[in-house]
Amino acid sequence: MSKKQLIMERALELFAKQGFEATSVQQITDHCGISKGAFYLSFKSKDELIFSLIDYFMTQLISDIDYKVKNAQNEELLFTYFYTSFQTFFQHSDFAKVLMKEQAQTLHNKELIEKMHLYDRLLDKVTLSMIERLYGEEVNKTKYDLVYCIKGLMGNYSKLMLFSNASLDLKLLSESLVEKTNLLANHATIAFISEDFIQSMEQPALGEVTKEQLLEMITQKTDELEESIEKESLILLKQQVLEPSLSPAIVKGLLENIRNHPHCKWISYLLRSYFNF
Amino acid sequence: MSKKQLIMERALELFAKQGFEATSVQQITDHCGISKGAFYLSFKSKDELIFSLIDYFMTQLISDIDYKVKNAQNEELLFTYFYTSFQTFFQHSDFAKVLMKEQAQTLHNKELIEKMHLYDRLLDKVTLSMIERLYGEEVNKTKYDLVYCIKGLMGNYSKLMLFSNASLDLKLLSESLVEKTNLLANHATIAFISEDFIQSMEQPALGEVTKEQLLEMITQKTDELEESIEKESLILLKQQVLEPSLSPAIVKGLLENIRNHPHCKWISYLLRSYFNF
DNA sequence: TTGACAGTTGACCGATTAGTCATTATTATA
DNA sequence: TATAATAATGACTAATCGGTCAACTGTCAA
Repeated sequence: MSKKQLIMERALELFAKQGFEATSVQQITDHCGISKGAFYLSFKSKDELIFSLIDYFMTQLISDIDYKVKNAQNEELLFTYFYTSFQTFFQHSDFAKVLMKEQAQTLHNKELIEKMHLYDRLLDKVTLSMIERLYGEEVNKTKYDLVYCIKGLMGNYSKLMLFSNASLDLKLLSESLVEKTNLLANHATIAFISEDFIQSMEQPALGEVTKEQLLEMITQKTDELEESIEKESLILLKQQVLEPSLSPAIVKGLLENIRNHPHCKWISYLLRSYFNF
Repeated sequence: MSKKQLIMERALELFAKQGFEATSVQQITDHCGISKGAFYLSFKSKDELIFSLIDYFMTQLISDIDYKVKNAQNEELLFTYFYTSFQTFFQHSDFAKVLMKEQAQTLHNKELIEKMHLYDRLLDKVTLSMIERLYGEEVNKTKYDLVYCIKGLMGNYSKLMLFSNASLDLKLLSESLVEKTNLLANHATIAFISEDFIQSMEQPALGEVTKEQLLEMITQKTDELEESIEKESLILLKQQVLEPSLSPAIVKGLLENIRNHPHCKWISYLLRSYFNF
């Protein structure tokens, strides 16, 4: 394990307990068994550490949920959405706790708050596309409102379960939320959040990347990886972005190859969007 | 305005913008136009200030909602609940922002976290009693779950509106939530939160006070008040607690007298519970 | 005019923080 | 083994924090 990963893992444990601001670099290095100077060899500041943590987990979270949602049958779609979300959340419960604690306006780095908002909106986008697919035109007037209801319900249940040490039946919780979502989608008529409301809030462009940024990211990740199937797949995918020559089946297979590598989830997500899978 | 009130008002503005931990005493005193020493003449620590703020606003918030809910007709009950909650919330939006930011585990004072939990549970209690009154035995299995759904929905909409500067139609929002609550109450069958779950979480006693504590609080408040109808009412109510002699109508009238005084809302709430109004 | 007094001030204190860098330890190379 | 290159250390700095207290100000009765 690289020193960077060690620091990230151990720091996350402290952040989950005490919060980001309340945890000093000294505490982190003590908890890692390294010196303070060594910390600054891996991260150029404490802020860069929390940046890395949020990027690392949020990209995994979003791409995981997006993949599961895109590849689920309609009958199991809602359940899959909730179950995957909660599962991923509790799999990385330390990170989830940090996210809850520092949610919205506790952190004072402007850039970081913007990043969080961006990820937040990306998650909304996944939820919205699921709703549109499930209920179609019928919920055109209420779908944005529905997204916020789902978010509110999930957030509250997550908070409850993360900070109480109760044993958790994720299956029951997911089933319960499936029922509620169906009720609200099929019978609610009064929407508070409209499309106008959404548009009046978001000015900056959504998390889209240009072809050039995508290529650059692939190059960077390729350099980081050891020789492996994942690395070879990435190289082939890069060529495919530069000049398409492979069949869709091959491209899909290559994407599948890198999907479960923790460091490739985000690129996998971006490439799936790029190739329309 | 007393110096204490000045500090509380001005500090709240800063806390809403920056959060409690991120605001220094120096900033507060600068913003008040007083010296650092003067701050410590009114509050013996920075913690005591946030304590006072939370007590001052939470007691008002809870007693307001409780009163409105207890005195509303069944047909308008849900709407009144939501509308009053949101109205009170946005009337004191600076405090609401502080509450959102520091919710749960950001603050590091153990006593303060306990206090917040207590107020949280008191609000749950108000919500639960409303649900029981509205839907009766029919929701016995799902009522605790319903409380958490309502809380999640309200919390999410509140967050959205407090931190976006959008114009707000509280009537529409309340109507929308009335519809949703009715849908969930009348048709949801799968409850995730059960009575057992609740009981397994709360060990300490709920915010009940003994007769002695109640009398002491009344005495203290009486001393603080100027000569007024409110003060006279309080004195009479104290006697009524010591040895009941007045008719229910008179007691209710006396309670009404003090209900809207900012410093008496909490005592009014406690007395209403004590006298079963 | 004096002196007692309540109210107010801001320089100061000890503790803690993120971040630096000269020094030392370890490893790789020749 | 000797030398160069790299990795790791922890004492140090400058800044900020909550909280204290000797000194100062203005008021009013004597």
